[in-house]
Amino acid sequence: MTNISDIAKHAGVSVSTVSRVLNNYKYVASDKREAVLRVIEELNYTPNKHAIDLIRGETRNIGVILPYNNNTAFDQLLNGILTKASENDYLITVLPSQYHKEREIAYLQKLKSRQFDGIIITSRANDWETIIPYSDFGPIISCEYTPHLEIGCSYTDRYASFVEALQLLKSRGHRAVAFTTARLTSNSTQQIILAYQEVFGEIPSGYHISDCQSLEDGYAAAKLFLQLQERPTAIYANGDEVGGGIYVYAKSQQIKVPDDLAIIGQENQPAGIGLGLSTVDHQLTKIGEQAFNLVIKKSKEKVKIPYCIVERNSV
Amino acid sequence: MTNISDIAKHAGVSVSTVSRVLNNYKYVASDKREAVLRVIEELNYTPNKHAIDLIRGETRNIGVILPYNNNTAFDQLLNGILTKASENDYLITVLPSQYHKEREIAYLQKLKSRQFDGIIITSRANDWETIIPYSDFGPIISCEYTPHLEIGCSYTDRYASFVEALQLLKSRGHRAVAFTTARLTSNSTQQIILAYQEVFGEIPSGYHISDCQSLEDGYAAAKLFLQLQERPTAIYANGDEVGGGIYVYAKSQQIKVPDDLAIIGQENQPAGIGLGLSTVDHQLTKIGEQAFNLVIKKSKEKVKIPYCIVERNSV
DNA sequence: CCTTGACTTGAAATCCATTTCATCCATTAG
DNA sequence: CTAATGGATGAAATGGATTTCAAGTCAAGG
Repeated sequence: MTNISDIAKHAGVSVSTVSRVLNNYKYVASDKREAVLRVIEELNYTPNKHAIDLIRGETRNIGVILPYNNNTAFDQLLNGILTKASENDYLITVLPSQYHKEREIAYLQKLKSRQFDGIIITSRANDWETIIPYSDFGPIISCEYTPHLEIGCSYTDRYASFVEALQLLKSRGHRAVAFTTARLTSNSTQQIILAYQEVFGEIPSGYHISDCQSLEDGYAAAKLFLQLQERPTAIYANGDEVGGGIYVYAKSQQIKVPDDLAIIGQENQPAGIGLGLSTVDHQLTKIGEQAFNLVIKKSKEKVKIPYCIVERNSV
Repeated sequence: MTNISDIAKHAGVSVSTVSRVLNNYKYVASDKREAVLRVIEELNYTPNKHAIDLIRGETRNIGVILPYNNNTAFDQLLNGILTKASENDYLITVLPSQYHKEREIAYLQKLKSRQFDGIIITSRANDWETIIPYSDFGPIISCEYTPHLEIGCSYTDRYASFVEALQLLKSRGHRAVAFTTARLTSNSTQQIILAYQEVFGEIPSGYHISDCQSLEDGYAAAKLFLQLQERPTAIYANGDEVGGGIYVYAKSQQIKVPDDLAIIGQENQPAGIGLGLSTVDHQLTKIGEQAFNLVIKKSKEKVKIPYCIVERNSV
């Protein structure tokens, strides 16, 4: 590969001058500038990014840790991040963790090795205590609320959204409300459990099914819910694909939505739109956009994004 | 930041020895190895990735050019790529182009600047003649068939799939078949036009609507199709979200699917599953996986992935 | 005519790790 | 006892840029 000193030789100048041309310095005689430009053209030269990164100590590349690469909710976050990254001339590297602690750490290590200028954590397996030390090596931004932590975040008030959605169901007369969640240990799951207890008191046995992600999971969950002695009259799903699965199962059993069964989904995803599923939109795209803004500002701010409830025909 | 020579000094050895320890060379006295390891631990040292990349000339990072970062089809491709990348200890950087020619070129330029070890093009705006010269600087793999080109690809036979799907509609008695596509200039659009002509002859005016991506686009397209004098009895949609939109519009007009209107979608996406939409699955995930395999093999092979038609209740 | 400041330019230091080469020591085989 | 071999180690070159520093030219101002 041709490098900067090849250019210098061919153009009859020093590497410093070539570098000046490359970086648009003023104070380069125009004849030399043109000579350099001509040689660059002739030899089809492009500066080596590694060398530049090494000396500059930055990459304009942000890593995004996300548990699954085929989950609509995380795609929404990612989309927001990508949009802002494009606007700001940054690149985004996706770091799928599958919630493996070691993998997550391996990715954070890459911040330390200067491979990324910053990292956005959309969801995590490790404790914050484990993660925080890595923020010495670059900004780490969370998409989950991080009170009392030296970590910036872009989040929505899930607890409040859950309370509001559950209140909505309650106000429509529902007393037997079941719900699905993703991982038991996730922040979001913790929040909805608290919100549920706040609104309806104890969770009846069988009214909470965790580890739901796909339409199929929703279908299976609905089957279980509707076999219960005390059949729920409403279900809060942790995503519109899961909600869609519940909807499809209900239809297959001639159960009328919303009359016999109300369903409310989450995140306003394509899978729900066609079905007319009501949904709690946590504005994941906006959360992603803000997360990106924070990471390049190396900010430790905590930015709250408003959620909104989209009513369609399933409640 | 502490670097390799700091480690060397503190451990009382040369940088070569530290490097040997770092890279697990044999032939390092065990006392020195331990001393080095101890100092690394103490000073919390991590090698600088830029320096390593510079000297090694590779990054284990693959760039993936995709037009939209919020399009389910491209997400499916990306998922396949990410899965294989994780398995092989590679990182994936997503490069959204919005089909801007200059952006696409800017990304290819990054291959030349050694920022990526290879690039996967899921879809493109530029001509191949413009793209091919960049393959001098690293492997470029296409997710579209590239006959006669020095570019490896992982693809499915879209022409055949379109013919088969249209034949299926024909065999069910449909003679008035409309269809939606994405960009007019895309390879896929070219193929379906040819396939349509093969199966049904000339395309009746108004029977082809392009630039469809979302459920909303499908909804709007359906409205137009169903206002035509010669109303189509079947619609082939270029994706299940578009198909879902068509479905929803049909329902809203009390048009029965599939009796009054058959709908067939594409790519077997979540949006279609709940609706029971029949679909042509081009196995985008598998195409992505193969594309990754090819890129790290620096292969120019052309790998064909079989498609399959998934019949549900909309045809 | 001298000083000052605006331009121009190149040598060399710097960023940080890998790798080649040369050297040295200690065995072991012949 | 010598030659060959296997281990162990460091100096220096290498990868490819940026940037500081010093020095030189030239024209304008006093």
